[in-house]
Amino acid sequence: MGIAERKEREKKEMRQRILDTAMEQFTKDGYDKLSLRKVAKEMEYSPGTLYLHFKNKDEIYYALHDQCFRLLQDEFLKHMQIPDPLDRLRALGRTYISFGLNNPEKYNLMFIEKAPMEQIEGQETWECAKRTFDILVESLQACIDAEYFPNKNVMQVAMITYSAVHGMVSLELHRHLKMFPEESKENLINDTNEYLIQLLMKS
Amino acid sequence: MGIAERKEREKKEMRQRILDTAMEQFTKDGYDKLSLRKVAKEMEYSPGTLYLHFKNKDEIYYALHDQCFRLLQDEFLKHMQIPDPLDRLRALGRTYISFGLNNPEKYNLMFIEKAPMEQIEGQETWECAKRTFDILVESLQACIDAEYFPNKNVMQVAMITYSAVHGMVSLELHRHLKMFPEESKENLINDTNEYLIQLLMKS
DNA sequence: AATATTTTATGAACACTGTTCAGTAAAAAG
DNA sequence: CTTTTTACTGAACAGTGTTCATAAAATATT
Repeated sequence: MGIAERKEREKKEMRQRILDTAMEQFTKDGYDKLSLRKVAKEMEYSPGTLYLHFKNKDEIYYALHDQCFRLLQDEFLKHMQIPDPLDRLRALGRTYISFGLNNPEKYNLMFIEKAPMEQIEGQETWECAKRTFDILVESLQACIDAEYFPNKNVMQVAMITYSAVHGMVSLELHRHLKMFPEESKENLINDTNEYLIQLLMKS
Repeated sequence: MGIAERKEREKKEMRQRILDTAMEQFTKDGYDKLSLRKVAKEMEYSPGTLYLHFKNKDEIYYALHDQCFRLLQDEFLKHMQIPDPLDRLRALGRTYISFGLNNPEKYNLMFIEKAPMEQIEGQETWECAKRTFDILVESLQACIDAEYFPNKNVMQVAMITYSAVHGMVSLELHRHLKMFPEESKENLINDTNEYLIQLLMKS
């Protein structure tokens, strides 16, 4: 049955076109400025049409959220072949920091706004975030195995590194690092991350 | 001129009543659910009246933001008499973490949403946040002076502690710590904070 | 005390928003 | 060429923040 296939394909394409249009608007104007009516107008569709493909706005947010995680993950995977686990960890850190500072709205949607999360509260369908986190854990475990880090509790190390880097990025994105005079906040954050790695190596 | 005084007092009271009503709604229903029309209706005023006291919604957000910082600051000051600087630092950490987890909407407004910050971008009137930060820096400096911490760069130590604790709290508030199985996330966060302090003491 | 002036509050109007749903046009099936 | 299924529309609803001419209340002046 070729028609059903084509229809399904067209439906997927439509879904993706909606997401692309939404992502563009959202990346430009910000999280709360995203308007479904504007998305529909931009696509030359009626507002109601979007609801044939998504239950509501939050479901669109969740789909965007998912796509953003894939972007970050792809950047992560580029560095997975670095042999030395410590260098790999450093590359992951730099990538994460640079991604966050250069894609403020995407980062906001992924790690800060809670709308997409609450939508999914029931199901455990936040796999995307977990996969990204797992990449960090694997690299940290490799550092432990290579005896860079004396602390063998990988989750404890993961908690502190993940929180510190996310904390720095999100503070900067919301202009809460003004007490630090440095002109390049990206350098400040990278340096602090390196400092944390040094701490983890020494004890 | 007693009348002018009274009028000014009444205006301040009105302003405060608006903020109190807004704070109540906002704490209950969340950041983006705060509706000026509902605030006005609750106070039995017309919507337009609010605009005689505030330029717009963001100015109300900023005023609330300011009041929230005062609350946190008051809690901080309770611990300033603890003689040992390390114990003082620990108390500050516990207070911050507990405040964040128990006042999610307030914390959100203070450290996460950016609307109130952008409103004030021009002026340097984000004093409230800076004062709170300064309390942390002072305690950290005291720890350095008491030779608890070998690292003499207080801003570096401040950056890492502030970011880590903020990172943990904000991740938990937005349900992004699900990969950690612990049932009490508050304990997890406090333990990780203590772990960070241990790291800072050893090198 | 009566009038003029200033301050304060109103509520309709505007331009938006997400969401729903009866009705219609297009496509596929019979 | 009909019938049925699918895709889409656009008006309607209930909200939102914000503005502004108008009205009421409070104060100042005569």
